[in-house]
Amino acid sequence: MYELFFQNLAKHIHLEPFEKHLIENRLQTKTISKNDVLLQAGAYCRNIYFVTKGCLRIFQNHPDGSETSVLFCPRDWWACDIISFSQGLPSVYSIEALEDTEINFISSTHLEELYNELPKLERFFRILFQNGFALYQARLTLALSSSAEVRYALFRKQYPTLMNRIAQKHIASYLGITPVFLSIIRKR
Amino acid sequence: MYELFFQNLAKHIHLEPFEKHLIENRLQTKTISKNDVLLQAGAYCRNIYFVTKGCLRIFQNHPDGSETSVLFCPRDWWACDIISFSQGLPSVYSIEALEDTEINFISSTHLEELYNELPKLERFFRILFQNGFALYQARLTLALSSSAEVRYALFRKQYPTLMNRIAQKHIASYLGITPVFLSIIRKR
DNA sequence: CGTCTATTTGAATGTACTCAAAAGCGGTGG
DNA sequence: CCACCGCTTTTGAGTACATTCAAATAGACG
Repeated sequence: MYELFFQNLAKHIHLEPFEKHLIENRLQTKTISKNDVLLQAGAYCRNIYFVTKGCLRIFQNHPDGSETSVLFCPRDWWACDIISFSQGLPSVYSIEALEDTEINFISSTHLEELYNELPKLERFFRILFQNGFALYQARLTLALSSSAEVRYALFRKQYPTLMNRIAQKHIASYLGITPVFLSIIRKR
Repeated sequence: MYELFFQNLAKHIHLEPFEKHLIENRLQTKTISKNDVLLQAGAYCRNIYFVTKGCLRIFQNHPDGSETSVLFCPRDWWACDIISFSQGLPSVYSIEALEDTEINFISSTHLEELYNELPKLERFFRILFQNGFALYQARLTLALSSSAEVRYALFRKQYPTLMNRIAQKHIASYLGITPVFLSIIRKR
């Protein structure tokens, strides 16, 4: 039970059996079907999710009806609206399942307890956010400095697996372009 | 000594005098003149910097000679190339002073020691990176979904102080547009 | 098989860029 | 203190990148 989850933690911290137990007691599991909405923008994001199967999409809705896909979260990735989760504010982003998906999750109150009982977890999430920080920084400079064509080529190279699993309209919204223009790029 | 630095830490953690002392022993100070380069892309970023006066700019050079400004770091902000700092790789970003600037800094080896002696610091940086993560996420969705005009208007609103201190060409490179186009936007 | 949604295609438009030249501004030296 | 030099900002014309709108085609699902 929870093997993948603890493998993920093991990337940055070592846990004794009793420590794993402490975490396990706060851990929950959920299955969500394709197209189901896990978090609706405006709601409170009370849990942080870890994907064990399938794929989630974190996205933002814009007033004009368009969307931006912030992140795709396949197996072994984490997902949440971090501002809502950590500051108790309404979420800006929505999260939905692109496939039938299985997740583990911890509530924010349980995580706060765990931070106190197990300071190692601060280390784990410090490194997780540090890496996420660097990832978004790189994506930001890419978005600000490169054409859609370059960004698409890089996406293909970096996430070849996702290419075949994710609808083009979602890839387009991840790249910050329209599905129509993505289709034009692909023809080249 | 180091008041602003410890005020910054106090935003997220409480420190006893002896704990401050442990940190102080690892802390260094430096003054850099306007236009001086603090970190050159390709070098190793061995320190994490905290600005007490002046303003730093973190930026990336592109093959065509253009630049992207990733972040402006005035008083009370942190600066470093986090991948280089945490993983010991050559840095992708450069850091320079936009004004005569004073900084406090800790080396990566000293910070590792401090993480072990003072697990609270893991918490501090966990929250710092968590916030930075959220900040870049928001900037990314803005860059992907909004026109340069909207982004410029928002920059003015969010950082009115920086507006009057930072050259337009740097603001343009922060917004991901050319100085020429920024000038056109401003005329409207 | 039919319906609904996603993708492709084409034409017209808008946003942002390049190149080039002029104007403005700041610092330095005479 | 002024004149000059170098760099930044502005302005204009022409171009490239990406969008909108509309219609046709292709795919997915019941």
